[in-house]
Amino acid sequence: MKDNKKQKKILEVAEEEFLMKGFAGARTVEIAQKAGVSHSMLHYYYKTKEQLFEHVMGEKLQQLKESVATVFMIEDMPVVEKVVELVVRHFEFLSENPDLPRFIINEVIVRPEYAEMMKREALPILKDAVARLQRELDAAAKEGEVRTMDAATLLMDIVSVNLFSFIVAPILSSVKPDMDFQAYYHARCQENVQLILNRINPDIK
Amino acid sequence: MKDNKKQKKILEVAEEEFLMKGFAGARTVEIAQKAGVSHSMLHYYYKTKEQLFEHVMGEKLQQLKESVATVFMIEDMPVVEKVVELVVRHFEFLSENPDLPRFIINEVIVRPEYAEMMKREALPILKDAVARLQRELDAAAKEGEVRTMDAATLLMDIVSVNLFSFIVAPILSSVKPDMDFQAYYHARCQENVQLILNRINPDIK
DNA sequence: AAATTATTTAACATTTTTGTTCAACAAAAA
DNA sequence: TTTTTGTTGAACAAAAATGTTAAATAATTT
Repeated sequence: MKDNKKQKKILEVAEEEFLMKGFAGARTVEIAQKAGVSHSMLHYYYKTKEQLFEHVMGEKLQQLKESVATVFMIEDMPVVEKVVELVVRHFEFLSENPDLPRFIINEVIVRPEYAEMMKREALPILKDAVARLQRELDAAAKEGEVRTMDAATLLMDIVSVNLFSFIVAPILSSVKPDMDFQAYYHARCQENVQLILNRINPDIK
Repeated sequence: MKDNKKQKKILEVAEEEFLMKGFAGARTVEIAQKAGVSHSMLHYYYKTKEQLFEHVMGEKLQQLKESVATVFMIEDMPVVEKVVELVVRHFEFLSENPDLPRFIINEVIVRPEYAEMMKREALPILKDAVARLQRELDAAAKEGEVRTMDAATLLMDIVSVNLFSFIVAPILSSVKPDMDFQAYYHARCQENVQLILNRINPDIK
């Protein structure tokens, strides 16, 4: 039939609901209703809530895995520029998936199966990327282009400042309901780049 | 009677459960059981789950409010040292309340009543503190001690790097189950101080 | 056209969770 | 000592959420 439009719609809405409310907070009837299908249809495609959740989670983990690969796939360029590119790409990824981090932290980490899955699939890619970055940083440090520093720590700093920009967004918007998010995100991304540049080489700019 | 030991215990366990699992995920029977009291006892003291939640939330918001005040109550000292002190105090507060941020972000922000409460009670204190910090930063910038910078942005950076150190902790521990948290936190706090110092004055150290 | 698949409705069954009640008893306060 | 307050257990009621079924119909495939 017409390539399972309804099934996809269910998954799509389930994604939104699970991301916003978590497994415990999401309601299957609400998902069905928002997807514009009957309650029974939901169970027709996905036997249980748990199963529906697994599909959503599968997609999200896949997405996360790919994002790690994509964010790090940067053409050959000087390490300083590369780091800037890294910050910007990561920021952009978060712009497109603003509540993914919260979801991952709330749901994946407490569930051993998924924690295990992440460890198996995303971690090796990440470790590899970190090792390469470390080599480039070391080389650049020898030339005096950057200060000596730990690639893993640098990455944590990048993720940390970028993530936070999105995590506080709901707080800010509840404080200033009329705020301009476009402008906010633009400014934050620049700020974050500055902060990281500062971090790898205090003399830049 | 013996100063409501059981009632306190219920609240204490409820706090843990709500913080870990959120309102939707926590179970009243489990709370009662973990508190070592009967199911009926829980409802004897707190009519409904909602009401129990409100008590927990009340305490947490109070705590958060106080922490803002405490963290900023720093004796007169040069602004650079003051900022370092700020980072360390904030980090320490988080050490003692590692899953408070997640709770606040997950539960408070989506509930308009609490968002409103925070806005009313914590925000003025914060705004005041930011304004004072800004004045000190400006004065120091005139003397060339620090670079010109926005106090609100600086605070966001501080909160961001500190918070992240705690938010990723569960990820790290699921990756490395035998990791030494004491050492990790110690290192992160130092890193964060360095990062912020760098930020306010790239020439320091 | 027949068979299969998608879909709805609406009722119903099941399970989970929350909340109530009541009788009995223990502990503390009056 | 009487009264009040705290506490339990066990059963039960009510509500909320999940999951099932069957009959009917629409759409699609064979």
